[in-house]
Amino acid sequence: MPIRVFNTLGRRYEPFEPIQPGLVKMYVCGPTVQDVAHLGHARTYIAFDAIIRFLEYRGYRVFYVRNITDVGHLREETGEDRIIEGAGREKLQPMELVDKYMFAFFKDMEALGIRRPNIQPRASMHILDMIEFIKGLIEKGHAYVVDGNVYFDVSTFPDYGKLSGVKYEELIKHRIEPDPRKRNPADFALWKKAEKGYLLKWNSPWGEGFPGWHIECCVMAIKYLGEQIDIHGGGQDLILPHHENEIAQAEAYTGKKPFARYWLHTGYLTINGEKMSKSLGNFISIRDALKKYEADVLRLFILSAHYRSQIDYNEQSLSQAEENLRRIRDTLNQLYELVDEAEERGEVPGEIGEARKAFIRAMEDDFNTPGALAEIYRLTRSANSYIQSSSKHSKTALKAYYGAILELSQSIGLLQNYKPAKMKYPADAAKVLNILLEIREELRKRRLYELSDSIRDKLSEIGIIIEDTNKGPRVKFRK
RNA sequence: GCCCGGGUGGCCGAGCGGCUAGGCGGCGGGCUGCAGACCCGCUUCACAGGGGUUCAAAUCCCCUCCCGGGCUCCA
Repeated sequence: MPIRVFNTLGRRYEPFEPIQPGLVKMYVCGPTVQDVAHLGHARTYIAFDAIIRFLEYRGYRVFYVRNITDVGHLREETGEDRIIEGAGREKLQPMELVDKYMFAFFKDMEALGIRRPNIQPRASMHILDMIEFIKGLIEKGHAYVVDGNVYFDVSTFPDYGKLSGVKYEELIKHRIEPDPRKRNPADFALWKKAEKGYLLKWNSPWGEGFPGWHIECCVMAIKYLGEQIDIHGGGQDLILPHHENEIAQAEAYTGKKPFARYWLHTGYLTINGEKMSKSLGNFISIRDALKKYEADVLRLFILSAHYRSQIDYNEQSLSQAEENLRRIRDTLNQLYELVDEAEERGEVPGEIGEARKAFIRAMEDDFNTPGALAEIYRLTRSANSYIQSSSKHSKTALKAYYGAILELSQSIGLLQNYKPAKMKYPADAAKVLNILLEIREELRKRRLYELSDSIRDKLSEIGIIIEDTNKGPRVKFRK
């Protein structure tokens, strides 16, 4: 079965066929490193991480580029560069600020277990490429120079609006008074003139200035991936104008359509039903979220909804993810423990193959992670059932369950660092614990439950959970 | 105003013409001295409302209501 994806360009499902068989060229818009990364970034990058990992699991080689925006991204209300704004706020040089938050971003991505892109190009290191690109657009008649500024002439690109579905007549209506030097209100800046004393500026054929935000992704994508790429992704909020403008620039420049075959966009993340924003005071950074929930919990929460739908970050949903993760891990731990005492027999339960197939089918259908997770839960229940039903387990079956649950989880980036839970105390402590457990069993036989329960409670306080089963006590370790 | 998405059982969340999604929570049962874990069953065949198409609609069409988002700040 081929993979099918929902392409924002055309708003329909399409079979996924990369330009070069077996190789996926993928670009995802990275952050503007003006401040710490937030849960919205986590949502988008985790969703794409799962997509990339699954593509790799299916045998594709994925060449992945995600940029760092460190120049040119203006805030429309004030017209101020976001980096300069942040630098002012923190009393740093602009490039000091960029360093600080770029490395913080890398750290957050690593903490979330997100695969590193093959290249993470910075906009400020590609100014010359952008200047060349803009020169090309002017030569081809798609851009014009006014007073040290260069604008893209939207009227020369009839496809403008094809991604967002916004009609041309709508685009030229305006809430904010357009720059009167533009020929058309929908025209956007490729290069902007810098005022005196402005720190982030470069020399160009049009005078000192800096690039517009939209040109960077386009230039860097083409530089590292080629004139036509397979997947271009980002948050839904980037569809207009950012991605619309990228298409216009790239296709006008190269003359090749489409710039990207598949445009994938992630849905928003809200906090307790509200949009996350600084002004609402409900802004949650990745690092703060990680203090409360481990990376796998956040990932499981995010993958519990489809990447295109909106998800809400709230306590209930997160504790649900915690509970589900706990259950998967407990099952894996138990499977692992039982292998030693199991018999050398050869049968693999049929459900395992079925679940794997269903998992892959779900993921192949526009990366339906909730459907895929349902198969992991199914396997978990089936494994527990097997553990419970049979007194003599087969090594092959236990290993097959263990391997399949881990394999499928890891194919979407879950449980990357999973290790069977072990006691974190020295070997002697294990012996002491066993003596304690023997005594407790003796107490239970003599019906001295008050004492035996007290042992259980106290062990529980230090992270050693005793569960009495018909096969004797079972020990679990918690952090 | 215009343009995109949505509204599914107590909650989260798939499905998008016929075939049990799944999970959380709750209840009952099994196992248990108890607790927990786990398994089984139940949680009235739930699909915003109203029309229509169809042998058949949560799924397609029309209208209405409600929610989220975008319309040059945003992942």
